Amino acid sequence: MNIVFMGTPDFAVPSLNALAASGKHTVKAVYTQPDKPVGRKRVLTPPDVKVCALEHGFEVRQPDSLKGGEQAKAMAELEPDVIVVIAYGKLLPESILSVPKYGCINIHGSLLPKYRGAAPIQRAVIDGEKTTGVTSMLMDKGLDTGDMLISRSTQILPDETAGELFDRLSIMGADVLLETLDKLEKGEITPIKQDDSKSNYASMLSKEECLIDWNLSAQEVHNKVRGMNPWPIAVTMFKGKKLKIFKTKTVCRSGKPACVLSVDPPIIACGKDAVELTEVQLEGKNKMSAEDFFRGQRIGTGSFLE
RNA sequence: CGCGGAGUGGAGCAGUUUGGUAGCUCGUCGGGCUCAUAACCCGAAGGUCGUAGGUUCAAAUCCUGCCUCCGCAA
Repeated sequence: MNIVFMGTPDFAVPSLNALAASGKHTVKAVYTQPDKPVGRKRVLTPPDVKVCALEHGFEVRQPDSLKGGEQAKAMAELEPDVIVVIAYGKLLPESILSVPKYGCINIHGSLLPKYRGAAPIQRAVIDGEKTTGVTSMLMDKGLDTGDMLISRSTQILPDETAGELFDRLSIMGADVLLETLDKLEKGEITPIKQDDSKSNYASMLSKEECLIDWNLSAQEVHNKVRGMNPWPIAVTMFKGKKLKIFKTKTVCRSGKPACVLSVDPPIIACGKDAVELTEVQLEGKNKMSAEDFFRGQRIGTGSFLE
C-alpha cells in the first residue's frame, strides 16, 4: 500500500523501520515535528523519526501546522492508501483524516479505551497496572476515540520502568501495525467501537507531579519512580536540594514516612512499608548509586528526607 | 553573554571563608579472628587536589583564562 507515515519520537521508529523492511508497502512521505532546540546549549535537534526517515531515504515534511487547504492538498497529492500516525504530536484536522481511502491508522500505547491521551504508558505504570498493551485504531476527530482494530496485551513487570515498557511496546506496536495493514487490505478486520464508559484519560506528566509523597505506600512510591523514569524523574528534597530518584525496590520495613531506616543499603520509610533507593542524582551532580550518595553525604540512620 | 552547582587516591565526599605539601566512609591488597561470612580486628598500597598561567617564602585553598560534567529554565 502507499503509506504516509506521521510520527515524531523514538516510539514510532520501530514501526517506520518495519514498514521499510516489509517490502509490501511504499512510504510516500514522512511527516514529523519541526526540529527543536534541545538541552542547555539549545542545539537544534531533529526528531528521532526524521533521522530514521532520512536513513531510509524517505521524503521528510515538517510543517508547523496541518490546518488549511494547502496542507490537505499536499497530502492528497501523495495519494496515500492509508496514513499511519504514531505519536506524531498534533491532532489531525478532518481535512487530512478524510484523504486516504483506508483512513488513518493510529498505534496507541495502551489497551483502549483505557489510557487515552498523551502519556498512556507512564500512567499505567504509575497506577500500578499489571497489564497494558498496544492498540491500533481508525482515527476519528476525537482524541484516541476511534474504532479499534487490533490490540495486543502484555504484562507490566514489577520493576519495569516506563522507559523499558516504552521500548517493548514500540516493538509490539510495529508488529501490530503490519498485521493491521495486512488485514485491513484484505478486509479481514471488523472495527470495534470503544466503550466510552470504560475509558480514562492519561494526561501528560508534569514537573509538579515529580515530588514523592512519602506518606504513600512503598508500592505507590515505587510505581511513581518507575513511571517517571526516564522522564521527568521522581524527586525528593534533600537538604534543600532536589534529589532525583531513578530506581527503587520495595522492602518490608516500617517507620515514620521519609525516615532513613538504613544507610547501607539506603532504605526510606513510606506510609506503608519502605523503599530501598538504588540510583539517585543530586541537583548539580552526576547520577550515582544510592550507596555512594549516602556514603559521601554522611547521612545517619534516623534522619529524614525533605 | 539565560540562572546555578561541581571537578581532591578505584567510588562518593570533607578540607577552600581565617594559604603552611591532604582527611573521612567505602573499595582493593596482605594478615588475623571464626564452623563460616558480604561481619569484626590489624596492617598496606594508591593522589600532577580538571588544566594553563599569576600573586606569595609557601597555593587544593587567593586572582585570571581554558576544558569537562551536571541541575534549573527554555
